[in-house]
Amino acid sequence: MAVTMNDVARAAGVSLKTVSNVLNDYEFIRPATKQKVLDAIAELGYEANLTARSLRSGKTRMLGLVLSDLAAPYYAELASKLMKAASARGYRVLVEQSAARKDNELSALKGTFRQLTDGLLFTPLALNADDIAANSGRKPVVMLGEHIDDPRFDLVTMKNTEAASAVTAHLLSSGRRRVVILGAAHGDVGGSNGLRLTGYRGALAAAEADYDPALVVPCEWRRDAGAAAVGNLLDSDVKFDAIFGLNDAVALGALHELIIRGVKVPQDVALAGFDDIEEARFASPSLTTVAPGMDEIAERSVGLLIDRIEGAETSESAIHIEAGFELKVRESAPGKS
Amino acid sequence: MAVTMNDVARAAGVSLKTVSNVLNDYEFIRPATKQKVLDAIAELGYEANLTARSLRSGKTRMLGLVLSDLAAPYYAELASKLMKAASARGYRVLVEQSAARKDNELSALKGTFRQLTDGLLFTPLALNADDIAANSGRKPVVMLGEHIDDPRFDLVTMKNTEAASAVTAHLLSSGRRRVVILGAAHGDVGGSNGLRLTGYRGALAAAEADYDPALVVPCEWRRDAGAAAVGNLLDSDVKFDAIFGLNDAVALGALHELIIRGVKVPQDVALAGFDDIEEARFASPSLTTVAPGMDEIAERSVGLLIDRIEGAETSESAIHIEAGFELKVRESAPGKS
DNA sequence: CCTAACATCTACAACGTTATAGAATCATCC
DNA sequence: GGATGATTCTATAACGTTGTAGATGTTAGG
Repeated sequence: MAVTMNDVARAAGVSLKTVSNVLNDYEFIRPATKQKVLDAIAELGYEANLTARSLRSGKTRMLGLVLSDLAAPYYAELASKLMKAASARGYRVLVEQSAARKDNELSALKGTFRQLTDGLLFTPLALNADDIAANSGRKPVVMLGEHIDDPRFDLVTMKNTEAASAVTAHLLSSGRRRVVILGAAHGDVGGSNGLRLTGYRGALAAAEADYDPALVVPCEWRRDAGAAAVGNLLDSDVKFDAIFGLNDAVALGALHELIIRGVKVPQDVALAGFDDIEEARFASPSLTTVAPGMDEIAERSVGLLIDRIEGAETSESAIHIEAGFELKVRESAPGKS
Repeated sequence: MAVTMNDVARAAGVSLKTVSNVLNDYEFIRPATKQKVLDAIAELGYEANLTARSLRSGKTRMLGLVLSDLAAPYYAELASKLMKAASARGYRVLVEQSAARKDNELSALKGTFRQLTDGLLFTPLALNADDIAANSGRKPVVMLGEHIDDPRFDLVTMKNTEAASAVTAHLLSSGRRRVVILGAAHGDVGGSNGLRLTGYRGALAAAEADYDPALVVPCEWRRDAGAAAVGNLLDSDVKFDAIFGLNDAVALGALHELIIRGVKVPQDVALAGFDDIEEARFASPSLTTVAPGMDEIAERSVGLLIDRIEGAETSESAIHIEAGFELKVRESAPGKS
């Protein structure tokens, strides 16, 4: 049905392998021969069969992207950028949603999903480092985000602690003293929540403000969870004059609940988020947050993974990349006026 | 390296083809034989090589999804649901971003992307019906969204005209008379903008309100474009007391600009959107909008496409499915009080 | 001119699966 | 008990590409 290499070879009067050689830029081909083949390809409208190529070569030129939920704004924006970065290097991205469930993450790591891809961009939420080490096979895996910080794995992340510290310091600098941190639990150590909590505590200490565990409010990183958590907080007798949401979704959920309850932002409570999703810029009031250098993260994680796949990156030990960040001061938590 | 069918066959003491038959649920296999094979598979940890299977069978069990930008909230939510629906039927989804560019849409339609997928869920923005008909090949394509409404293609969409009419009627019913429609151009006919414009005009007529072309404001369906368009409108001498954004992003961009300019929503200007993305529920004020039955769209488009792929749907003529909708009345345009 | 070295091309096998066609086994019927 | 047909299994080819190894042509050096 479709035109194959064989058809091209016949049309060009050369062998099958010569066509293959032309397509793979083999060095020793006479210009005249090459032209004959290219002409035949153009004339017949030949396109290489990627499946056959994959079977023979063992490469799919696809990257796997495992994340919890593509509908979460941060992941949607990240996925879009990753796809563009991959596309620029001749790769596609196949996305798998894990719903942050251990079984799904495990099957993405070792199941048939793996076959379809040459390497993985992995955002583990349920698996721990040992699980991953035991199940990640021989193809390269680059960790994305911050939940796993282990010397065994390549990792592309951002300066979580420093950024969280900067946000907290910003809130404190405007005179706030009781800053709720929304989305972490007291005692968190690893993962982005732990790192960000550390940054928060560091900034408190630097400003000689007390750390009050009652202000550490755990919740899932979603709008609805943020709203519910703030609702509970308002119903309690905990006093606070600022909220630091550990991502923008949680902060925007909090914002919604504050406004519904008649709490003025930023007058009564200042609010900051984390991620700088586009929505943050258009919220009312617009959301003070941290831009995590998503372009850099996308660019470098794809670059590192492809280098590993193609053997360009031969460093034996894992590579850890930390993208820069930028504090975006907006209406929800302005600087001191 | 990896375990192959041959290894399984040897271990089970049967032929290669018998293993294949077991895996493909071939009817005539003795239970004892089947068990031997299954045992061998379990023991060796065999997993079928999907690439080889694809090459031989010509099926990839992947659906292609072509949309302009995965970072757009509506598409992100839709993609997430489509992936879940496909997964439930044993398919994966491979996403391609077109940036609404003709060349990208064309290459998604006829290029190598097509090889990797058994069928396409296609949201054409730049191509017209004839382009698509001429380039869509033999594998099934289901149109998604509303930009192409042509009897040649399968289509899953929603009741654009009726929904737009309902939104407009709702705005009018609260006493508004000068309703800006944001995101369509005067004279649009086809596509979702044209259909929604028709609904808008129908509702105006039903309420005996005048149609004023000055209130038809074209803009791209993005937050920033919506904000800019409303900014221009406020700077002009056009008077209005309501805005109907043709999608939520545009409406939320408009909302941001209105608030910045000190225009009270809904007191001065009522505002409604279209799509009911999650962000709409958490905006301040929360956004009145139309929920397009996204679950139904996802479910039915994937269902239809897979039925076409597997030959279950043999209808010669194209199938058009219209999902229902629901008006979500929220703070930005409450009912009459 | 012969030979070595290099450039250019080709035949054939291989990747791991499914499809085809037919062989072997078993039950059923008269 | 032999024929018939149904069931169960297998050998072999095929999908379209790349890898291996070697064949053929061409140039340069002596």
